[in-house]
Amino acid sequence: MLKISKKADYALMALQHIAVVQFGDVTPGRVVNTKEIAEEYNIPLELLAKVLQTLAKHALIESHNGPKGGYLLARRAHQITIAQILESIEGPLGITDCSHEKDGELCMQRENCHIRTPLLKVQDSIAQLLNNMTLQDMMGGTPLITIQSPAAQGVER
Amino acid sequence: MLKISKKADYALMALQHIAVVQFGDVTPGRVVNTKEIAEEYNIPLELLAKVLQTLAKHALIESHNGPKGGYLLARRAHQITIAQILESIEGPLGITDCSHEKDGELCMQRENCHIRTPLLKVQDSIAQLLNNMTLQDMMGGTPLITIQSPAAQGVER
DNA sequence: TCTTAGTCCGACCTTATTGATCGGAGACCA
DNA sequence: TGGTCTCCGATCAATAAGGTCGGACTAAGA
Repeated sequence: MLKISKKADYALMALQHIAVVQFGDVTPGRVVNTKEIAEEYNIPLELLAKVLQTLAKHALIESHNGPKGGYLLARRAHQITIAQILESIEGPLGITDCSHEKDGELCMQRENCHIRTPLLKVQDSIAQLLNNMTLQDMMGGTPLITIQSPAAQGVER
Repeated sequence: MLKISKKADYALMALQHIAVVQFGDVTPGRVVNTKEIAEEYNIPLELLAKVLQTLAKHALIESHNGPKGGYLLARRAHQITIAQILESIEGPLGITDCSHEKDGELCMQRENCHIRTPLLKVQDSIAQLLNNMTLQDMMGGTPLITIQSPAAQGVER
């Protein structure tokens, strides 16, 4: 349960790779193309292309066309959160269907639903978790963060 | 992203309802059947039946057949965690495909994968979150728990 | 004891989401 | 200016979720 899609998985791998290449010590500033990543991690080329294209559209990376082209991180690694990456690929975080319900479309269960509030607390905790973790952390950074469990914030009676 | 299935949603509603009926002040000990829950929360009857049946198989509730039959919580509310409920319906918690990989079947990306370890830390945090929250909390309990962010535990370099 | 109504149980079908693929448009370098 | 390399958008197949149907069991009531 709560599994993230393969596309999101690929996105994380790709960004981690780009970050290391671009900000690492070996070849700083180098542009990296789709093919290189696909071969390195055994990812279907065309699918990865689509993932990177989505990330570019969400302004997490910059695309450079033509020969010697490829992708570059749009920001520094510590400014890109895991939450941003996942949301680019899979849409906004939502444990339940009614997480971002507009005023018009409310679910049939809403009226008597007693689990919405506690679940939203859980969701907030996970969001906090993903927002406090960045690409930098995946490169070896060691930030120190502490978050609160939703139960500690008080649950609706 | 990270959305739980509707079946899992229904399971939470149903168990919350059963818990309130069974351990509440109004009709303590009463058996509750599928139809009652389905009507109360506008859930498709047959689908809910299947969900309850799964929960019974995992020994979270007891089924009583025949007229005046229905379901009863197998344990007290504070002994049933949200994690147990979700796992009964959706299978074990796993952010990625390689979360519970057997020794035989490892993914193609495993060799060069640098995101597995950090992701497993995130997964552990979520697991901790869900394991520390019980049905009791959904009835109005207010336990105080604190958990640690995965980043704080140190991420692989 | 037999009947009958109410309940749970298991297999099946339909729909939606994800995973993967193909051909085309644009940009850079020689 | 031609050719090649790259990104881009639309399309198709596989998988899982959502929902439905009829059968088996139990226990109360005559």
